[in-house]
Amino acid sequence: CATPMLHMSYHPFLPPQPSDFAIGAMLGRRPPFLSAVGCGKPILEQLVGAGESNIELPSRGLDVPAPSSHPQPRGTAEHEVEFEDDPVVHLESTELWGQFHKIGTEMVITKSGRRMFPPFKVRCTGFDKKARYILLMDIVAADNCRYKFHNSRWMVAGKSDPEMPKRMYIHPDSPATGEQWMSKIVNFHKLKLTNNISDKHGFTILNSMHKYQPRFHIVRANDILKLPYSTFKTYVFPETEFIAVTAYQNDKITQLKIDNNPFAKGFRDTGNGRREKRKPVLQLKVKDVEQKKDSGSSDDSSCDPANYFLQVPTVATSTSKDPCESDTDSDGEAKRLTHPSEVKSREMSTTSRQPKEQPDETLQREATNGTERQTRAKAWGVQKSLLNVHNSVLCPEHFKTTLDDGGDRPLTNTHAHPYCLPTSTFVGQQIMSNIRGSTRFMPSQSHFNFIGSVPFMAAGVLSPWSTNLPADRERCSDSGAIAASNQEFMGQLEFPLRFQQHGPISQGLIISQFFPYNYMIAPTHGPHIPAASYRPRCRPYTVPVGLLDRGTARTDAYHSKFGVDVKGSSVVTVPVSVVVDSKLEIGGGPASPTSRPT
DNA sequence: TCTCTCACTTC
DNA sequence: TGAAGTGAGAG
Repeated sequence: CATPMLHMSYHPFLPPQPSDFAIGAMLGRRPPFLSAVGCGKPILEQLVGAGESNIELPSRGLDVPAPSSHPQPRGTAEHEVEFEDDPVVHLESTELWGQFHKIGTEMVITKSGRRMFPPFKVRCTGFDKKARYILLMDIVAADNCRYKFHNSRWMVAGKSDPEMPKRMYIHPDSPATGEQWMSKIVNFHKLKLTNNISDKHGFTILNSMHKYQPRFHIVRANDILKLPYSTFKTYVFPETEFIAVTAYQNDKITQLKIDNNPFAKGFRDTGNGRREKRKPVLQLKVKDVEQKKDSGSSDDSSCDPANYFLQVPTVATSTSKDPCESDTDSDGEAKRLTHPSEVKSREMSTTSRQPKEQPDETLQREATNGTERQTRAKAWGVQKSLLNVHNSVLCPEHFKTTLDDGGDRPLTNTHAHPYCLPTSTFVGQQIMSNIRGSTRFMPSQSHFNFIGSVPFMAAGVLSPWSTNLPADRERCSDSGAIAASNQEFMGQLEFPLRFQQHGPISQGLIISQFFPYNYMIAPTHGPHIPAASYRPRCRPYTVPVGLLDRGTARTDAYHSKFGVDVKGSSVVTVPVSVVVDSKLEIGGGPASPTSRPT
């Protein structure tokens, strides 16, 4: 495997430290695109600082050290859980990813959610066989630009729109032992992308015409509740970068998808030239569509965008069989995509397709153009600038990548780094002292049999950040509507959690106000699923900035290093959520396809 | 640029 | 059999 990767290790609560970063790559030939992206050297230079680390910085385009020689992170905080192993991650379907990356990968985002293609799949080695791990994936903005496809190439079209809520997808088999993870290909094909800011399914929300970078995280933990204080190891594969679109812009990408995605087989060449044009579709009248909308349930929320953070993503409690139930590579689709021979055998045929002619537009666009964007801007309002501060803390690095589209105007790509709330060690320890007093998260159950949001720490009792704990607690406990299953769950946790019945369905499980993610439970296929969803009334992720100022030395040092000044701001809001997919076993082994209820 | 339905596909 | 995943094409 010749997959390059940027490998980072850090604590989710603390800014990354020089010792947290290592760069590695699999042995073997370096794909051409690696040279183009520069192996992340600028990242290291900026994060580590020239001459401030013993980490050897690879030169641009040079082979990076083999996994066996990865500089290992040194623990700098006593509470950190250090890896005793040396996980190595291989990206699967690298050839396919490479083909897409050369052209400039586009991922369609829809209101109802679309899967990624190629699917993000990795193979892990180097785990401690007995230890348990949680594997996660998220997608972060690659830079702060908005793009447009102009003259058959992607060009910067202005500043990025307000950032969407960050959500992290937990692999549904998590937690599982190292042995189990290493025995299979870890497939994230069930992760869905959407542009619906009100999405309740837990899909990853992205901005159209923005560039994104998927990331893979390994956490050595036997309980998802331990995520907040666990060390993350993050792997970035630059070739998986893509631009989110609502409709394909580059016909080459369209064709590549048609040629490789089994679900798009119907659009493939029949053999005698291109597939015949479809008969025109009879569109429903607008009136009919509207009537349909009114009668059925909508994914849209009636929530005021300004209260966006109050929303808990939900998910349909569909008990239908998911053809892609297994997130391992056991399904046919994944197998096909895994075989390089088949991928190789498919030639991209683009000769019959001409690039769309794009109307000439001004390069720069206001970020607030259009109703939707205005709404988003409004929704994020105050948070925007603070988020930018946050991102600048975490993403000070820039390195350029050029999409080989023949263009003379390369894209500028900023690879985002993990969002790490600049919080103190104290927070994590307080969290844990409470969690440790609890019983198992979900004992003796192969699936979550509760669906709801858990305002983990939202009551504020654990929070050194919150200055209005009684008020927060009150807000979180005034619903009075607590499902029996959730009561049971709370009892097991012995944790100050409060639930509020919310709607018909839910996937939502908000965990932390301070840990920068929501946890969301995907639909379970097992029995005993309460047809209700819950959401906290607490406003998650609100962190008084004053606390940043009294953060740890690490935080201060980090701010100092990159010249980030968060003083003067009142609140830092970091909306991130985690999707826990179905058939998740907490405290048990990974759910296997055969073990799921039928 | 986005949303919707359609025909076609996989499983 | 039918749910769910595809891009096309119209609006």
